[in-house]
Amino acid sequence: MPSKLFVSAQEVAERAGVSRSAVSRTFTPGASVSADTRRRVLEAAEALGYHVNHLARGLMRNESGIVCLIVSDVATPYRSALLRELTIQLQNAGKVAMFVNTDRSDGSVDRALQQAIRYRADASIILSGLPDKSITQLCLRSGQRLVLINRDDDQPGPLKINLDDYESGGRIATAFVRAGCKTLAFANSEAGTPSLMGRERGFIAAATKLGLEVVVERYGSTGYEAGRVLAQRMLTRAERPDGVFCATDLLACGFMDAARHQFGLSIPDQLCVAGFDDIEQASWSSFNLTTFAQPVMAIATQAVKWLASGGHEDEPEEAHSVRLKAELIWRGSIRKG
Amino acid sequence: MPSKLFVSAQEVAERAGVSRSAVSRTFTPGASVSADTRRRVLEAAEALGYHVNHLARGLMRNESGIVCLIVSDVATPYRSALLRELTIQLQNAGKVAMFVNTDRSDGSVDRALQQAIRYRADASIILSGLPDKSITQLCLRSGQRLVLINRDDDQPGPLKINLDDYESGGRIATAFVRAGCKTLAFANSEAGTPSLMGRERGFIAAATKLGLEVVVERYGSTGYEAGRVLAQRMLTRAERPDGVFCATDLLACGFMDAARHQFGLSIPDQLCVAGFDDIEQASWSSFNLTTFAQPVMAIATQAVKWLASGGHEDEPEEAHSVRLKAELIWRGSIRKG
DNA sequence: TTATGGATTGCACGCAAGTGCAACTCGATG
DNA sequence: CATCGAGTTGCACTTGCGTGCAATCCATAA
Repeated sequence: MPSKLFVSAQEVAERAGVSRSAVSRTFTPGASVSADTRRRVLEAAEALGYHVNHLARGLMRNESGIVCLIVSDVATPYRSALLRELTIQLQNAGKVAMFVNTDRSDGSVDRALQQAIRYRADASIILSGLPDKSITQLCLRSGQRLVLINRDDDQPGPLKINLDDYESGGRIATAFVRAGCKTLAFANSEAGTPSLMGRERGFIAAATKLGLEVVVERYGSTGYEAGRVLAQRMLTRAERPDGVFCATDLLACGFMDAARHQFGLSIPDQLCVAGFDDIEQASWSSFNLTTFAQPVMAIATQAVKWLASGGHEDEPEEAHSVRLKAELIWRGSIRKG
Repeated sequence: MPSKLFVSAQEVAERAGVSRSAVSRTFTPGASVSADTRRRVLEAAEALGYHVNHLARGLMRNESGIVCLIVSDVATPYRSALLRELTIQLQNAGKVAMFVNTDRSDGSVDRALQQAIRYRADASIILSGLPDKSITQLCLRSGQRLVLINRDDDQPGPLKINLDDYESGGRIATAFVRAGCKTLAFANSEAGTPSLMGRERGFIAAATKLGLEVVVERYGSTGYEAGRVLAQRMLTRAERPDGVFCATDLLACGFMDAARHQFGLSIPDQLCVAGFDDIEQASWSSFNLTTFAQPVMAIATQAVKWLASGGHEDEPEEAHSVRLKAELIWRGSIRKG
């Protein structure tokens, strides 16, 4: 029970000695108001601390200005960097970001989308998990736009933004071979998302073509600890790998730390490592990791541009899929060939 | 121009053969509806994909369920960890998080709060910057609750959550002395926020009491790069410090990397280092940093508890200030005394 | 059979905004 | 002076929902 309530347009109208319509028009760009009325309304609004109620405005216009971000693992460097860029660009586009954390059990993506519907979000951007097809349909039917980032789904309707994971895997294989690596390995998590698997398949395919086999090991999440475990498993093998592509930078950091501090290996002399994401820590001199940069800014730009343009449903389905290139950031964890 | 609109209660009512009131009551806990009516409404709602419009509900109830999070530097480990915990706990409390990024120019905190007012947020949680007193007043007058985290402001009204920064500084000074350090230093950023300055003052005061002087250097932001620069400045001094307290973990990481890789120093043998925040990287074996843990969970719990309880204005002002303890996490960057 | 009471239901109004339409003002023109 | 037209203004209705009030229903008691 708040002691006082928000200031309404009615109160402003009374203070300014005009009708409520005049207040509404003053805050509606393009509406017809005389300069004098406008000034008096603005004065009164300023004095009372009036701010248009976007809940009510959204009700009328059937457009809330809210964009829902559906995310898990927010505390992860890559995720938080993407989040940062998305929120900034959304704000610049005049939208507001609603945040739904899906760190809990599965199916929570569906519950997140229900939240988005309840608050009549103009759009939802999904960074984690995959919604059930029925919910996706409901969103689209309701006129809510959908963006899937690195989700690689085949449902028609949502905008899908993906990277060239497969090709990236290939480029790193080449780099390892140039560096003179003899035994390649791919360190992956058990998550099995399309992005991770794409890197794995591309790496294996290219290595095979170059005449090398690849040891693949999958364990746990995509974090630092999993990287350590993977290092322990891989570096105790009879035939120790000397070129390891880690599916994410966090895995790579864990892998490198274990390789150095537990196995006493020197990087890149005895072991070449590459990662993916280009998180901030990859550039730290303790890691100096050669990796692929997620085009975070481009991803956000594409998503927001599409939302702002109100991308129509009558576009061809091809227009609903964007493929961006991950730039190879060359640092010191791979020997120069 | 969406092709179709969201389903309204009216449509559900028609399909279920009842009045719109019945639909409304079905979704209002505690309202009077017969089991039969309820069932028919729920069936119709399910079939049509109906979800209560929270914008309209918020309009009626004068309680939107929205909590606005005002943040900068989201991509930073500590910030994103706090954010993660806040969103999870807010969701558990039935609230929705609105996200405003203030990475831009100053004064944007004020603009962020205006957003919060426009969307009639029930509360705002401020993690960065300080709002102007006039806006704070407007929020409170409007019945919006305010939480300041590590902001240390003296305005009455908002809930203020802070740590024992000063005492922590003191504890680390003692640890350095026990480790046999002779020349102490404090590596700070130029940000000059109360938290950072509190750690600095506490450290200096305790060291002085123990008979040691402290070299203080301030530079740049609270990030990794600033830590490197600070190391360069401090470690080239005639009297090289052998015990350095860094105001944040990121500073410490940069400091350690420069100390090892540029100056060839061994930690903790030749140099003891401590940080603050206990970011994930502090536990990585490359750093193994002794540091203070931000009680992220406790902070979020306090904030959400206060919001959920609807903390009344007639509470004594003391109840508006919470002081939490930062736990010392002992790792390997300080010699055992 | 009628009265009583509790549970259920619908009507109508209100929340805070946007907007079509008609009425109004005012200056310029005929 | 009457007419025209452009520019303002206010009325009234709309959005989707919650809720007080009065009417209704039905089962039980008198």
